[in-house]
Amino acid sequence: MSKCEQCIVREFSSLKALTKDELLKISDCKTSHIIKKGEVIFEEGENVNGIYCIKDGICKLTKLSANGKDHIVKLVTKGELLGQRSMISEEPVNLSAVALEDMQVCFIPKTEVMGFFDKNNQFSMNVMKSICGDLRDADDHMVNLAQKTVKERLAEVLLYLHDTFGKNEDNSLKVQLSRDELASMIGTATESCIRLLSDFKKLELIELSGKKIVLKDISKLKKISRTV
Amino acid sequence: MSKCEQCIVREFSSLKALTKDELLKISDCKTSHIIKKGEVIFEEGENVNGIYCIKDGICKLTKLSANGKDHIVKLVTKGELLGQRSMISEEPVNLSAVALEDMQVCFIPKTEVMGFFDKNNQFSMNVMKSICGDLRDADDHMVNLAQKTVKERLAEVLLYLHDTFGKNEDNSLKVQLSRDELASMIGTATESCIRLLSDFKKLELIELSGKKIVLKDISKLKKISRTV
DNA sequence: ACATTTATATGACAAATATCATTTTTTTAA
DNA sequence: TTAAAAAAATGATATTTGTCATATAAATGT
Repeated sequence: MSKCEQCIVREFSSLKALTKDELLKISDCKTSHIIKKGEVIFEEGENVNGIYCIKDGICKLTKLSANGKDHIVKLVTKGELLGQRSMISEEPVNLSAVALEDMQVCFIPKTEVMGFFDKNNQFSMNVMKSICGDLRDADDHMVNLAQKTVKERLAEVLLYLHDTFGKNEDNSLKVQLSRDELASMIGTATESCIRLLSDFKKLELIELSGKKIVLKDISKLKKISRTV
Repeated sequence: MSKCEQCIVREFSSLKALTKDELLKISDCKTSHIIKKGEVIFEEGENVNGIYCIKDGICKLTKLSANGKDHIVKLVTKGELLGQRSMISEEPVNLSAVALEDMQVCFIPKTEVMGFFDKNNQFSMNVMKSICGDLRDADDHMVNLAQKTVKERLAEVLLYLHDTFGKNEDNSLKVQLSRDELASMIGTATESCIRLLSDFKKLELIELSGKKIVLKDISKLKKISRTV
């Protein structure tokens, strides 16, 4: 079992406030997991008795809507934690987590984490801040969904993927989502999403080859998204 | 200046975890304010150096969208706190707060509150839980905006207003929102909102007289909203 | 009490988006 | 490697929603 003390991604999460002693305690009780692309880490409604620390990979957090479609609420990547909200609320998780690529995650039991809350103020402050950041993002997201057109939202999501997760050597977006997944981030029908991608391609804003998407005219995309 | 110790609404917020001593300290440094209907408590982008505790009244939290329209993110009422998120994030507030009716609020400076975070674990846990609840609500809200029709969302908001804020003796909803405000909760054009209200009236699901709205057929509204 | 402003309501139409059907392309697995 | 399945793409069309114009009702200030 690998040592948390030597784990680099820890530095990017709330866990960075933990002392060496605390990290050793985690090392002892954590469990490491390999999650294959498409596999579920946890499902909406489940009781997850702890948090997951993402060592590598990206996953989507989805929520089932009344019409049976999944909506992607958020993408989470290495260095971030999963399940903090439901642990604190003492509720089942309200979102499902599904791997978008092969992942390495570590599970830390609730009992351990809750102990740190009491003893390590910096740690609980970090967790609070990260949840507060999520809340701000959620507010922004809400207003976008309420007020922007599908086209604007598609442009915005493409830019978000570009800025947050970067691109491969061939300039294509690193995170590869299916059209269906893209649509469910934007909150639209798959066909509408595909159509708009085709439009963007015709306007030479993007390039499409298979699942790969290359952003060709970022400033025009920004204009369309009204993100500036 | 009134004593926090004797204030009843405190019992409904995270502040209920505070000790008598802590409450006395707050009584000394807090400032009480009367806010008239329509007045602004704080505005998006402002630095609010503390939190507001709502003693009486209701306000809306709004966010300006890219097209210049306000979107109502949340309604907040007596017993609840305002400004916790931005205080913890150490950021300007991301939402504006505007009174929907005459309000009484108390302002507690940041320095004071932050002190409690360190010393009173139950208090910080309460704040965390309340923010976590907001985050869960925001997720739900997002998925609704993304996947439900305007009609469904209108029905849902009417039921929400009914269930959360209750009704007057004449059965009309206690919170009176303008059509414009209703539309900006739902995320639609004012005209669309008005039209759908007229439809609901024709279907005898609601009754309209001026700004007053009476829910006549709650179970049908529930079916429409797909809330069940 | 009346004029003026503001909010609500409705019609006509345009634009955006969803749905269903079908074809083409890509992926998967035997 | 090829057949079957899944995903992507596109057309045709229906539905939803927004916009603009205008009318009516309600609220406000003088």
